[in-house]
Amino acid sequence: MPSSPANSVIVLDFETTGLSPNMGDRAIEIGAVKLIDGEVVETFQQLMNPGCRVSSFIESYTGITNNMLRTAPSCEEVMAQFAEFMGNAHLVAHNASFDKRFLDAELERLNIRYAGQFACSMLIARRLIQDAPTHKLGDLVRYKRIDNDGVFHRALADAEMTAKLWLVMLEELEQKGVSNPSFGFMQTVSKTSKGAVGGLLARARV
DNA sequence: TGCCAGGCCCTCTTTAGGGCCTT
Repeated sequence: MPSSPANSVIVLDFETTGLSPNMGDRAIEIGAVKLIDGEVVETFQQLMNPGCRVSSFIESYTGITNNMLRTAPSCEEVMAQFAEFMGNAHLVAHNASFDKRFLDAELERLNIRYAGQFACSMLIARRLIQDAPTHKLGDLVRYKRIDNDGVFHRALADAEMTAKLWLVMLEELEQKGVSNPSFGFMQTVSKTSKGAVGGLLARARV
């Protein structure tokens, strides 16, 4: 797996057949944007065939139909391509624990490991944007008046909105005096993230 | 048969419970 520059961040989003890979759910689409120094330099989007039919709820929720997936490449093929795209960059997602579970599950099938750390835009937003009505991605985008094309629940569109939200929050933190916040947020999504993020925001005096 | 996730975080907490957020 290729290495990535230290200032490289990949914001990603999965559409899936359900909520839990442990319950047999699979990814059906991945979208990602690569940020270098806060600029989008590359994007990745691909439908993938999970090898099973998706429910009518998922078809309605995402707009991704069984017919669309019928001719899509397999999850294994797409995830191998994405691993090359991802390299060892740090990763960001909205409610990252969800996307990390699917990323880990799909890469494990390929015996691929990655070295980047995972950060969660939702956890940061809950602390930094406390007056937002909710911390759903769409609501935060509207609340912060971030440009969007009105497409939700598709992987690349959601990844692009998450990236914009991420940059807005970094800018707010810089204005609050955090000298180099982008890598301060690169904490893994794990039981240790509570203290790490809390400590960062304590320094940011939010 | 019926049900099915998991982690964070707040509070009426910590020997727990429930809302939020993701698909």
